[in-house]
Amino acid sequence: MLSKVYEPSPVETKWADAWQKDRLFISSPSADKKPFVVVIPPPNITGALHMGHALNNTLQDVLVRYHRMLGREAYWVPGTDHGGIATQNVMEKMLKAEGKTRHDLGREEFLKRTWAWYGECGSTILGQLRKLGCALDLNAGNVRFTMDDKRAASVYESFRSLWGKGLIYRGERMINWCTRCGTALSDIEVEHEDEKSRLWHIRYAFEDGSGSVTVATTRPETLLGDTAVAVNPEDERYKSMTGRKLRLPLTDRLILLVADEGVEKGFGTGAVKVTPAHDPLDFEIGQRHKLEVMRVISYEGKMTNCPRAYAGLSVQAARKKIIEDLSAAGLLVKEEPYKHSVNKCSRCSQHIEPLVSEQWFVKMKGLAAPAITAAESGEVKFYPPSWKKPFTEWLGNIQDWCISRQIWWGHRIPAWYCRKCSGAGLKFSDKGELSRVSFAQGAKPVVSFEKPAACPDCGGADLLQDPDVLDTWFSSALWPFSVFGWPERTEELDYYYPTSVLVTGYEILYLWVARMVMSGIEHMGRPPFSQVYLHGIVRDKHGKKMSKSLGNVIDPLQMIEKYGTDAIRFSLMAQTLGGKDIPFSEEAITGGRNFVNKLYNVARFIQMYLPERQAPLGAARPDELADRWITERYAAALEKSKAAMAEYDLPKAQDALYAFVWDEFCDWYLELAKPRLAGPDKEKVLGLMLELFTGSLKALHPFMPYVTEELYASLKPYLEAPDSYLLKAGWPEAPRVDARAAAAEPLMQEIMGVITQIRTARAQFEIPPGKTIKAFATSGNPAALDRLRTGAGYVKLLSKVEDLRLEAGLAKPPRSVSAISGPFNIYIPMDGAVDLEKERTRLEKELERARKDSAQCVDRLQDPAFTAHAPASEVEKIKTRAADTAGKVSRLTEILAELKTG
RNA sequence: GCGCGGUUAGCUCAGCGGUAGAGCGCCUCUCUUACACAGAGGAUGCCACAGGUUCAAAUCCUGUACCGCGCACCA
Repeated sequence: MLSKVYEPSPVETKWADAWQKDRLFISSPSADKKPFVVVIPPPNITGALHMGHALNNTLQDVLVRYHRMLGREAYWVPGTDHGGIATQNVMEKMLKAEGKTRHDLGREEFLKRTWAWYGECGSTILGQLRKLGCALDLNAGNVRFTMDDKRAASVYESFRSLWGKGLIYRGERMINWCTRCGTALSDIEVEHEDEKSRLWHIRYAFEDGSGSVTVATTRPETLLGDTAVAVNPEDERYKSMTGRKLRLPLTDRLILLVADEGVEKGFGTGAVKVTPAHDPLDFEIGQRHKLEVMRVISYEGKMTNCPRAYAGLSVQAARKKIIEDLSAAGLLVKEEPYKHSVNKCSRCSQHIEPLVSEQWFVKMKGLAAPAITAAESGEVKFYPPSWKKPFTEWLGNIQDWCISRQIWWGHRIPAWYCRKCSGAGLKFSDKGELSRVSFAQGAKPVVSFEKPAACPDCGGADLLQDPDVLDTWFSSALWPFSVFGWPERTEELDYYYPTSVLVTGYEILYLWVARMVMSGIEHMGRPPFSQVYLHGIVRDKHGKKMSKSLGNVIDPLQMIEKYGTDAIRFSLMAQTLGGKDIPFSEEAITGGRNFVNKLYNVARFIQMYLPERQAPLGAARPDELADRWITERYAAALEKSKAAMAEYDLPKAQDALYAFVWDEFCDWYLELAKPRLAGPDKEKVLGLMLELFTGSLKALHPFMPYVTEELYASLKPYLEAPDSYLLKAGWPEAPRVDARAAAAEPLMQEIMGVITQIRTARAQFEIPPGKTIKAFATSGNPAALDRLRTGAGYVKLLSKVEDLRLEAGLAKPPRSVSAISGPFNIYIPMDGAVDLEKERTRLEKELERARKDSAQCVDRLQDPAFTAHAPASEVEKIKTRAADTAGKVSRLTEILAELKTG
């Protein structure tokens, strides 16, 4: 006999091994089958998987397993992402623990170490995906990495092609610079956060001493790089002053007062200091007025190119000192508290410095246009559909994409510079690389994967590669086709592209999804997928983001250890509603665990009755009311589940099956079937149970792969032609429901109602659960009594009635408790005295409810507007209800009257 | 500032035009040979507020309030 409680761990290990060993998840192009393809959002190799990964991969696994069971050639393509800055930061942290920086190691050694880390961390992640039950073939030849040779070839081809079309360029532009990561970032890698700060009002005096202009700023330190002050051209206060020169405080420079439309009259003092090198708006103003771009903040975040007193100070220190100095000089007019949004690095939370720098960019407008069309035409569909608008709007406002990163871990930019031709523009570090700081300013790049043999201009052979690497999202953008070997025209690429659905969190809609759509259209001629399924972020139970610093992180692997994979998957899925964020807590997992245990116990129950001799059960099926009813319920559940899957409503699909198994199959059918398992119908009833239960296991398999596989396997000996694995079985077809089976549903409803009423009365009058009782049921409706007669056995069984009298015109016996269920009056004779007070209160409450109901129906029927406008079926429904409730009222009144006299 | 979403039982959320639902939690009874990770029964809601449309509104429309999230160069 199996233990009473399911133990997931050993079962999961067993099946995970078997699935991989038998290559259950491998796919190959197959001419006669329609593919269903999902490429995994490759996890970064930054550490262990978190709850978000568990959710993301569970959703994909459900879709992949489901479609495979529907007969599609389903392929879920596994892989990991090198993760650019994120991974480099992890490596740097580990180095820091050794008291080193990456510069101590040098580029080559650092990369060597990072590759070694990939070896370790990559396989840890794959192992975790395996634990999660993912239908990913993880054998060596099948797993992709964004930096392996094939993907490197894809990256190069994309770069080469875009460069050839003039869509990639090098230019000096305003970029976001993270001084901690030491690299440029794209606009979407910057997060905005409100921060309390101050607004400083600073006086700039005119050169000739005749008055001054006061500017308001949140960044006094950038004053050192001011090359103008700007006012709105319509601003009467300043109209007469524009064109005059101002003395820049704390320096000996003179700057111009210019008029520019970008300045708001109403804000601050109406005058703004212009620092073209360190503020995006100022940069634009600078361009319009041909102002000098003066860089005063270095890539390290220190003041530079400025008076000696400030040179070398950090931005923060410089701010403090400048305020002091301005104050001492009497130039600080006032200082007020001010809340504004600051830019932070999404990878390390450091303040971002906007600064002008020479970088590589992709021109986006032309690439975005067809992607917008694809979304608008429905060629790419979103689930939930509300994401379409943000998607197209973001693409509509898109800016050029800065793709160069001044880090080491990533795809090296495939551009080379001739030392001779580039002349003084090139600076070299002692290791023979281009210096990090010079960025080969002004140099002319030659795009090539390998080092070119000779400079195309001078023929010289002294070429050096650009030191920068590409934004990690550059390779991610190619993922849906690079995984199939693009640019090589492989059979896989032909068969699997475009993929079917992309499943990911909404937080990377722009970072990743939008870019995949654009590059798919650009390089492959069509979008990389037709559906995008966006899910929310897994948060803690209070809706807070899980983070190590808050200490509210739930580790999926620990939870798996404790509750089992299926329980985690089930609970996560149950809460994935409408793409919204998911509040998750350990308590929430118990629901899943309990259901897993329920399934396990159904199997135990069935096994108890299975014959010793392991042989398939016969094909004969029982045909009682309950049998027809449960078959109909099963069919309905499968239909509902399937319909929900078609709408990507995975939680609803899961819930339909859950509700069937628990509330109908277990709570009613198994209970009704128990005595029959000791009777002549035994084998037939077992046959039906086995059929419906194994069918449910199949239907649930995409959601809870382990327990279903295990239980199915345990029942195999009794099945005719079982499948080797559930994944190879078809997703169950709903059995045909004929008229008799359809009629069983309302009939059972009526009978179940009677049972519930008797149970309620028993509970309220504290009749011990084990005690059998007598009960009477009567009705003015003979047809109803006939119906109830067909279910008399069920009533007796489930409400523990040994003697059930079912007759028309039965009078209420003395010392009995009454109940009403539909057309039936039910009387339960009590052994001793009845607590009349309790009984009266109970019935009066019931009566009141019925009266209210009845009155409501009558009112509506008397309203001519209702009968005239409402559809006939609705009027009919109310009429029936009116009759039912009226009957109930009169019967209750009668019983109550009798109670008083009795 | 603009946009999007939310506001329903103590908690997390379904329902999106015809008499308010689930899971968890809570209360009572039961360790009845599948399951106490269970069974049976029970309590709990001016469906944020104000208008409107409709025979009928939690559900549609318009506003208001609060909460969350995006986007944005207001120094």
